[in-house]
Amino acid sequence: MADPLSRVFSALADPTRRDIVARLAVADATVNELAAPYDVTVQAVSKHLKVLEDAGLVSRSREAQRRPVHLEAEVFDLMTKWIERYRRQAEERYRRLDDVLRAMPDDPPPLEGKPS
Amino acid sequence: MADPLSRVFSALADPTRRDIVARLAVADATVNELAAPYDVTVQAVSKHLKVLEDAGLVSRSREAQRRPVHLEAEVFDLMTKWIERYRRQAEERYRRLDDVLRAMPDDPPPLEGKPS
DNA sequence: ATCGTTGTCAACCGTTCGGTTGCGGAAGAA
DNA sequence: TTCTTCCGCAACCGAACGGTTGACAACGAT
Repeated sequence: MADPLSRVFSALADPTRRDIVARLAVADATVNELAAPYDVTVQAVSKHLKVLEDAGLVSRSREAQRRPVHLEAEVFDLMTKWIERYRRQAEERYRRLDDVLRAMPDDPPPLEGKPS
Repeated sequence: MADPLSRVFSALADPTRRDIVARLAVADATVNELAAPYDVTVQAVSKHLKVLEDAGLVSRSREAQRRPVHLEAEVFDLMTKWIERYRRQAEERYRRLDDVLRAMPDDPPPLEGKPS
C-alpha cells in the first residue's frame, strides 16, 4: 500500500488512532502519556504511532529519553482536497439533473432509436 | 468495526474503491461497467461495492436485472467535519504558540517549581 | 422452455492488521 | 557503575481483508 492517500485514510480508519490524533491536536505528548487511557500495552500504542507516522500525520522528535509526539496537520489537506473534488462533482451532477428535469415536461426527448 | 467514521475511512483506504467513487461521481453505473477497467473478477468488485454500501457511500437500486450503483455524497460530510475540527484545533495551537513566542523575550516565565 | 446476461452468496487461500510477550538499547538518577 | 525509566524491535497469534472459483437466483430474449 504505497500511495499516501491510502495510508492516511487507513491510518484514520482506527478509532484508537483517531483518538490519539484528537488528543495530539490539544497538545504534544509522550508515548506513555498517550497509552495511559487505553487498556492496551504501550507497545501496541507505539505501533499505532508508527502507522500515523508512516502516514505523515505525526512526527516523533528526540528529547532526552522521551520521544514527544507531534501532530502534523498539513496532511489533512490531502484528504480534504480529494473529498471536496468528488463531493463537488456529485453536487454538480445534481444541479444538471435538476435542469434536465425542469426542461423535460416542455421538451420530451426521443428515447434513442430511429424516429418513425 | 461498528462506528460509521471507521467504516467510511476504511472504505476509502483502498485505491480501487476510491477510483470507483471517482467514477460514480461522474455518472451512475452497473457492476459490470464498474468492473471493466480493473483486472479483477466481477465478484471482487461486487465485494468492494458492498464495503462502500455498508459505509453509506453508495446505494444500489433495482432496475430489471441491472443494479445501477449510485454515489451518496452526503457521507463525505462526516469525514470533513471530523477533519476540520482537529485541523482547526491544531492551527489554534500554532496561533497561541506564536503568541507565547512573541511574549517570551519580554517576559521569561518561571519553569514551574516554587518561586524563590 | 431454454438460453444468455447480470449479479450475489459461500467457501477457500494468502496477506495484512491489531494485539500480545519478550528482549534490548539509550539516557537520566543513585 | 549500576539501576530504572522510556521506548522500539522481533516473533508470534487470531481475526479481518482482498482476491479467487463455483454455484445459483433473477430476469430478458429466443
